[in-house]
Amino acid sequence: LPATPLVDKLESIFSLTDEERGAIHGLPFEVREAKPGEALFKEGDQPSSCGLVLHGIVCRFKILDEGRRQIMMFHTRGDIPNLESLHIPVMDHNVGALCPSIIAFVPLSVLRSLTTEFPRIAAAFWRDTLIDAAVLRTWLVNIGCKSAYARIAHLLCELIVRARVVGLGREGFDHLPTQEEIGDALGLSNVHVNRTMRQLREDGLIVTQGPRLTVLDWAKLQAAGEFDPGYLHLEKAF
Amino acid sequence: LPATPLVDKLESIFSLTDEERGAIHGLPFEVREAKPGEALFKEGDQPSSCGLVLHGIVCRFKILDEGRRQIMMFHTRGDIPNLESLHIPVMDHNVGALCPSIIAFVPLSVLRSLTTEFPRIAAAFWRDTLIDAAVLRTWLVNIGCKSAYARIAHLLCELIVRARVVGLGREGFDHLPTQEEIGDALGLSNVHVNRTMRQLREDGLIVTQGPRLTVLDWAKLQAAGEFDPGYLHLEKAF
DNA sequence: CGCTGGATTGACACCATTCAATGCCCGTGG
DNA sequence: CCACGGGCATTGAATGGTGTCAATCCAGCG
Repeated sequence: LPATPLVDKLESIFSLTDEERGAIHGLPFEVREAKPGEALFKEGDQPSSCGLVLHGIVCRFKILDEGRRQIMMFHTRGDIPNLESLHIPVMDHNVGALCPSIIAFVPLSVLRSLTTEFPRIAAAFWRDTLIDAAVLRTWLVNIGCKSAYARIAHLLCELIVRARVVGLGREGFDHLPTQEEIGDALGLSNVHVNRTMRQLREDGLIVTQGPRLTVLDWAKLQAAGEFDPGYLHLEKAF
Repeated sequence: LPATPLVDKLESIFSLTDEERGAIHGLPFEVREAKPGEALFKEGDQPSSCGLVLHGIVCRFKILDEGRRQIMMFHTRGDIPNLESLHIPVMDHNVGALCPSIIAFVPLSVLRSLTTEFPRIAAAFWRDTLIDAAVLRTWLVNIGCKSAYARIAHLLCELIVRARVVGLGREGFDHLPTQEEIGDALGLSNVHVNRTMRQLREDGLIVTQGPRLTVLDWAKLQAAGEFDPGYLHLEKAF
């Protein structure tokens, strides 16, 4: 069933009643595949649906006049990148796939009736957007105050913890964004990302093999990034 | 009545019914004055109330190990900085006053019943937190991709537009944060903020007299900061 | 009147960017 | 099967935007 990742995510916060679970599984999904680089929503769009990520990696980003790109968040299985469209009609940024991904689209109207009929689901959605904001604040601290070394370490920590939460690997990550994408997320040049990741490898914190990342020393990586998972507001420890 | 700024803010989005307006004005506020630098909520706190800014300027920030501070948002009249506490029990950042400010505190429990009883108010609150997130994304772009000159121009534009919205001045701003605070918000040193603001003055974009800011050339300032007010999702143009 | 916090300015160091070239892996087509 | 091409990773050298340190200035205020 397409809605399973969403149900899993909600169940990680509170137990759904049979009625709630049934309502979610009954949502009319239109499942689509997205190619790398493909845009799901563009700045200025007035979406008529929300996209639920079933597989792959999707990100939100803006493009500036001079062509510079800022990635503002990565989304994986179970996330609804444009959930905000429920209350904000026009997109102020872009949403795109980074690798081949599968997305399930649900009409806004249907999602709206779901939230009015099931207040606990509405609350969970609201909470989810609040956690997105908490992540944004943390990214702001990351970019605003930390060295390249710490920024990258922090991002890697976040990616790994969030992958753990949805059950994709424990001490690693299989879909590491490219170094250029990491740079665009952290306000660094791809060149400097490369140099700094080499440093992380030489220091024995991580190993990389293409898009596969393995953490060798979690404690050191966490310390290097001043990573405290509190901002993710997880129910269980990961 | 203490709730007036909140009612004004909501009325700028949609028309309140008499019942809704009455319910808001009937909220049990505890009004308190906050001195500059005073903390309203601290990281790790589990607030039992939300703070509504009646007067002054309040900001959210985090402090890193090495003592560096990142300011993540400025709040003025009508804002509820920790509205997220409705659904996220523990604070992941600090909230503090920058200048002498007046805050009205409302118990979380009361605010929760207000939202369950009046779904349109709940929706407006949710929407408000979503706009906060949009502002955060814009700050991320600002810090991640732009020069010091553009960053400062952008921040000044935002401060002025938001001041206009709540009816505090049109082409200026009376409570400009200190250069150190601006630096902490933009990921710049106070020294460099100073140099860059001098440049803005020499270019004829702004004038400053202490905490008073006057814009001389709005078009140029907006262009310099690549400022597009769309992300504020205002109902009317400002 | 001296104190204090903020604004201002100069000199110097450095982290990160830019530009450019090279290497590597892999899918595609001849 | 091999040659080619494209995307990504890697590396070097030179430039420059910002940070750091430190001194000075200024206005408000007790």
